[in-house]
Amino acid sequence: MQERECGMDLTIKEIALRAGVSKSTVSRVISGKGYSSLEVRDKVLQLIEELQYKPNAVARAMVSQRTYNIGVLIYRRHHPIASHPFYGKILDAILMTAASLNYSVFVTTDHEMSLRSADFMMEKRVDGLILISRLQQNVIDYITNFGVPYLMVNGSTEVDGVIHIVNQDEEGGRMAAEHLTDAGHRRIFVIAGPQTHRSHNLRLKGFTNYLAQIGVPIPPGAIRFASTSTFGEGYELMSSDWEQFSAGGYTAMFATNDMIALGAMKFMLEQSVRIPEQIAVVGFDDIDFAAMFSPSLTTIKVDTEEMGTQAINLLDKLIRQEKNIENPKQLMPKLIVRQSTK
Amino acid sequence: MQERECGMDLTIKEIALRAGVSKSTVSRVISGKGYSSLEVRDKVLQLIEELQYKPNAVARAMVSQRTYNIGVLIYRRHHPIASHPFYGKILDAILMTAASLNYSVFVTTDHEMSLRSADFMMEKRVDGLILISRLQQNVIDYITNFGVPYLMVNGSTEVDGVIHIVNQDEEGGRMAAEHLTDAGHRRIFVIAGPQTHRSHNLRLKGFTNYLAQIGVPIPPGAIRFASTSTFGEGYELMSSDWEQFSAGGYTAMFATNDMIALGAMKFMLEQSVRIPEQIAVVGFDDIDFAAMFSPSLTTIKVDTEEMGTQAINLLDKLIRQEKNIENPKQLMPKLIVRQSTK
DNA sequence: CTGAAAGCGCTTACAG
DNA sequence: CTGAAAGCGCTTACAG
Repeated sequence: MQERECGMDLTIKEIALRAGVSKSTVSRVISGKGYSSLEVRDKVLQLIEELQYKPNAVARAMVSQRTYNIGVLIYRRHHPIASHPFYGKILDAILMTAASLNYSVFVTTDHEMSLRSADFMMEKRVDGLILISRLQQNVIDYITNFGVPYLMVNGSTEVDGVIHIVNQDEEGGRMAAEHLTDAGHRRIFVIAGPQTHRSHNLRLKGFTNYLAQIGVPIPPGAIRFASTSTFGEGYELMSSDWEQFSAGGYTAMFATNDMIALGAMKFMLEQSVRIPEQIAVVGFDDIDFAAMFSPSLTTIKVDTEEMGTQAINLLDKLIRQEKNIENPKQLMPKLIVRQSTK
Repeated sequence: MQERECGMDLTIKEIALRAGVSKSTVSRVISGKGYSSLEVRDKVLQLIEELQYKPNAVARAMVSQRTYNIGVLIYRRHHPIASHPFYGKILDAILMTAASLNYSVFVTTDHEMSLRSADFMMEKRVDGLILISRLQQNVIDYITNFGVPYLMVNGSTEVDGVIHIVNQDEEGGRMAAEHLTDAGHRRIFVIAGPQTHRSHNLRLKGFTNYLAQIGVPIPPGAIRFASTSTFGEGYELMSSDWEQFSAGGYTAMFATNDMIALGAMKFMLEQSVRIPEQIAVVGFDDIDFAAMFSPSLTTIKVDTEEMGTQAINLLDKLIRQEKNIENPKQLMPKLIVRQSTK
């Protein structure tokens, strides 16, 4: 003997019964499609409000073949991670924009090779997918095979015919080089993140190309490669290279992301190096931490918010099968000068 | 004239047709419930593999009245945020554990008062909900009203009868006080985050209680209250209080979270204060940034991973309506000694 | 061990 | 403007 059904168990049928109309009519009132008399509409709407009826999106999805759910896959090499200082920001923007377009979003993190998360999303029949960071070709192929709309954000490689939202990393690398050389630096140490990742590769390229262009030589041993793009790696690398670095006569350093830069800085500070007086430092990304560090880090800001926003807006167009979707313009980075270079 | 249907359009009906059996049989093979001859099973399984059939979770959810989806609502006062250094970690753990139990998770961020995200989750018929951080009573009431299982993680207030996963914040405050006083500090400056939030309130309480207990007086003006728990707030507060602080003869400082501590530290470092030599600092949370800062920050570590793991495991029990679910034990924090106090 | 039938809660033509 | 009917892709008793 139920007193009264609660919102979630209530169906359109019950509303129809109470309103004295058919299910079809209730459905029409809710969707706003098709006509209905004012009288009926008011009655139905009032009942819905009163009983706290919540339409069952699962049932709706089944018939409309549209879930209004999208999946975000964040692939990281080592630890699956949503709280990442860079990717987390993109995720935030995605979440906000998705909500404004009435999409709900499944967030999944996964190791590089696994297809499990992608599989889950397929079974859940997401309307579309956003792939972030490292991507394996097999994951791309797999998803493509199912015909679900998707796009990539800051992926590790370009894939033909796939919409890819990225920063103008080469230009950013150039900006960093310009900033340091304009300040008079001629001997610059560089720590470059994994060159298998598009962004680290292009950032380094833009940086070295500019130096070459203005005729600043790069001393042998001035470029060091990090195998991961982490704080710990930056710290370790600077530590193990310390003797060589000290003897190199460097006056500045550039790292292809903030985390590496910060790690290296921490080691230098522990060796009582004064930053920027003795060594000026420039990073890349502009994670929150860059502004908080002491000294704060000069960096090349990537517009992560715009990345996330564009990702959702474009995915929505793909889902709605809009014609003439143009490839997004690469985002323009921005130099942010802070204490580490002034 | 379709060449061949792709995985997502394929239905159980098509598989049944090709295998020469009924839909029921295919369903049974997939679910593993009910008997089926080896012969039939092999044939069906092979077809599924070959055609890359993916069961439609939407249809399954409709009949089983179970979506295997859960929702995570992260409420923040100012900016909705998934990438938060503390809450993001909890989210990561939730994502990992959820995957291991075959749940997919909707992540939503929302402003404090809005019910919109909760509404969405209701319509999507999530099996359960996890509420993180600030919570308004009206949101709790609203969700309770719908009878969906839910629990809270590090909520701003206790709510009767609601499972709440929290840290032993009072004990953590005590640990911080003990650590500082054991090192001989007697004049300690304190910046306390919003006292409307349970954790900041208890951390302060544990801290001051310990001082009182061992007979260390708290000078007037030694406790300052921050209106938000951010880096910027810590920095600003220290800045505006600088004169008073400098004249106070303090040798140490405690903040009720790392962000505030770090902000205050940055200002002090800019004033050439040597940490820890002149001022020792202790924070709370152990966000990643605490270990990276220079000097690294001594803090009271909250086991965010365990929080996320417990949250999912408990929610799963609630969903499965297990009997005798016991309230989780409050998590024990841990003192992490770093450069800022040694 | 297997199949036919009903039903999950909606939407969408199609009549009226 | 409104209702009856079919159907979305599954699962679950119920017969056989």
